[in-house]
Amino acid sequence: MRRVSSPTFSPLYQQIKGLLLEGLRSGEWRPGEAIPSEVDLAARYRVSQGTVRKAIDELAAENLLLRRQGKGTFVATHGEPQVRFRFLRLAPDAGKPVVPDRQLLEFRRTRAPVELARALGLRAGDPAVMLQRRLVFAGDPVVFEDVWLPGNLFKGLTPQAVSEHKGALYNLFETDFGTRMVRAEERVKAVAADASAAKQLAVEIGHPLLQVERVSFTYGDKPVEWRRGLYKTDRYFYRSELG
Amino acid sequence: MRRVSSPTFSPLYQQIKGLLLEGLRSGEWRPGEAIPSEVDLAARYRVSQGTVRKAIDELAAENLLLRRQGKGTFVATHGEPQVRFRFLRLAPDAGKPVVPDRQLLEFRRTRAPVELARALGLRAGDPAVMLQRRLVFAGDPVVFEDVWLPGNLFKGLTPQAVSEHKGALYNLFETDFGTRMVRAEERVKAVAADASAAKQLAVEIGHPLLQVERVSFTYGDKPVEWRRGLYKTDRYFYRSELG
DNA sequence: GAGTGGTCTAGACCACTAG
DNA sequence: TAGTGGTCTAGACCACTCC
Repeated sequence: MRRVSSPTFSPLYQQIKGLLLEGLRSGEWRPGEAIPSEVDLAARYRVSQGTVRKAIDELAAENLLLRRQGKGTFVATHGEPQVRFRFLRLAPDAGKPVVPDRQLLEFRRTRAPVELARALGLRAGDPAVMLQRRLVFAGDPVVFEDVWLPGNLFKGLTPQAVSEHKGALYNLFETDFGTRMVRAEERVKAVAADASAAKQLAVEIGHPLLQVERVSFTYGDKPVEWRRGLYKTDRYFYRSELG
Repeated sequence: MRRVSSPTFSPLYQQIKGLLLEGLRSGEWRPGEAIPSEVDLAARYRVSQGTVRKAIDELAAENLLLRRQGKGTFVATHGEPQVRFRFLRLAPDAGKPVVPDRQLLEFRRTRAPVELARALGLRAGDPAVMLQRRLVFAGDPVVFEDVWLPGNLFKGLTPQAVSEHKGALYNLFETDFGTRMVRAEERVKAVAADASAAKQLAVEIGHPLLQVERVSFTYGDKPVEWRRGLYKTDRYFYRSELG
């Protein structure tokens, strides 16, 4: 590995980072698995261990890799409980967070509406999967949401698989479809419950609800999921950290 | 600087980081100013430049310091525009973000209610400052909020200073009172507008609004501000990034 | 040209894990 | 005991800013 001295200067460790990212994207190392040790990677790419280290440091800071002293460096996964609360930002006003009961209400293979196509970089009319579900926390229905996915990336996805799966959807996506959600952007508004939301969340029509729209991204900032959720925030709140 | 080999092992660079933090907290280096160069700090603390570097790296990652190649390392400040949007998470549905017009509606020196005292680690009845304001974006009233501060930390704060100040409140706090807000936690809910909110935000009573409660922290995770805001999200949304 | 942060290397040693 | 990541050092050189 030799650096190119050039006007568009890119540090060696950034190039190594790119190679590691490519390995993650291509599935060379799968979620939960260990990547090669720092010395191995240094030998493979013909750079010093310190340079590999800096590349891994950045990927670990972005939560793509997980370092464990004495054991190795692992591909991050949605299996670990602490990751879950990075993506489900709902917490109870009082008491400890509970794992919700997930109810699948609808599952449909269809074609992408224009709005979805634009959000995910598809063409309008491309195959899409829509699923609608409800999250019930300790008997209390709190979330009612639609999830949209590109049909081509989730060919074998069935309502049975979703219903029977224990754990987060993202866990299913990464283990069965090789698509790992890395980060997401949400747009939050306050809206009034319409008839169907009111029914599903056991509130009156017009009741204030949190509307959360999410676009999720996989490696390389590629958008691969769109959601719209309605949250009943009477006894729960949406956590946000500013820094 | 010599490391203590001990059961409670703390790396050298963490100790350096602590010393730098103490310098920030004490005001030895003020917001916007440059801290000493890496070689100077290395000499002062009798460690290698690499060790100082790692300490600074972490502080820069936490947005406490700002590195500028060729110039130096600077204490972060709320003066820079990009920082502003880290704390004001409201963005318009369409068009570019605009700087709001800030209207001070009320300013009161009073005593801390129990709820505030608990949030900020005060005693109930301690001096407190309450101010109420409205943010108007391009003629549209969007935010109506109460801000509570510990009275002792903001002794010289006057309604005139707040009204006349151009820029974010946090800018005023750090320049005039030496208190820099470093991070914050927000709890977001959907609520129905009451009479006063409806009047201030030009909506009907019962209109869905975003309720945003914030606790802000200064160096050392010390809570020093509490806010409750009501946001009209008809044409604006609350940004959140999950990673 | 001098001074700053940024990159890269090579090597020594430490802390942690597992067989 | 061997292998992993984590720390620390010393030194060379690069990129950027300012005078």
